[in-house]
Amino acid sequence: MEYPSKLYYSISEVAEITGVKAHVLRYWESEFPTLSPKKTRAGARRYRQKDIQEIEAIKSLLYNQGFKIAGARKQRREARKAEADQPAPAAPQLAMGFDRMDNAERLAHVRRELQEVLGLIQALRLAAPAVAKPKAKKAEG
Amino acid sequence: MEYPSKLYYSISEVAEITGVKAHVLRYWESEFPTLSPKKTRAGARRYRQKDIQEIEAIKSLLYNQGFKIAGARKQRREARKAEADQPAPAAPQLAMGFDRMDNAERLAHVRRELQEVLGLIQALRLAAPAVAKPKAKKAEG
DNA sequence: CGAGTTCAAATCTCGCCGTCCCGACCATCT
DNA sequence: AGATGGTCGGGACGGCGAGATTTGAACTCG
Repeated sequence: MEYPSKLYYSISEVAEITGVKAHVLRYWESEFPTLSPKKTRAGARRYRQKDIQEIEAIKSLLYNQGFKIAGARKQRREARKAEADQPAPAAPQLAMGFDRMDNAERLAHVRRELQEVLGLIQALRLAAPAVAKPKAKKAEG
Repeated sequence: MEYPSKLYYSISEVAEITGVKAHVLRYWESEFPTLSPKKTRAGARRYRQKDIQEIEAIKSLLYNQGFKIAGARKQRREARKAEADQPAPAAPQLAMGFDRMDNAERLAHVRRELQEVLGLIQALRLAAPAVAKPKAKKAEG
């Protein structure tokens, strides 16, 4: 999903971007405490990218994974809590300082990370199987 | 949940044990391929403990976790498949032949794949965040 | 045989999840 | 100022998914 990058989006822009109709967005807002965009003084919603991600997450729970609203709400609540405990993992660390290592070290490093990542994927796939599979390109050259 | 241990249970016994009404059990049977008790020659259902566990699982998905039937069905299907593939995949492939590589090209290749994989995880986490995280074992060597 | 259990299938109910419609408010353009 | 167009909240409405009930026949067991 690609969309223009800016600070705030109106409800109709978000509807366009996410494919969720505006009135449904308002409805979800009444059902999901995790979705609460800022509002202008006049009351108009101002969505940020964070909110759009939240919407995508909810959408997936409801339409891909087949949760009812109550179940999806619970999932999101817990996901938020988990996020709070454990801030963004792995990715930033990954690049850091990489080109300063010597080759053997790099290899070992990458390898460890890859193992870890595979474990993560395992867990995710078990828990959330309804996902488009990436083509496994064989690195068997 | 405690109940008398025997080989077969009638539908009304199972209804009693699980707290799910008989007609609902029949209904679920029509919705969940993973639930299919044997039948007598006369057509009466004979449930085994395995079936009772399946029912409890479905019940939890529907009533505790808040799945819709379609979602719960998917979960069960996946759970069954996962059960079948006990032997952990992926990791073995990863190790295979890896220690024979040594050139920078390989390294770069792996690294690119890893990046890609991390993107995948990002996407997965957004879509399906309610997941028990694997303990990030910091292999700090 | 008669009481109880089970069956499949049809029909009914109810609540979830939106959907539609409304008058009002606000910002921008002419 | 008036017109246009997006947005607001709220209430009435509706489809359908998930079960509940009913019907009537077949089977089981004493």
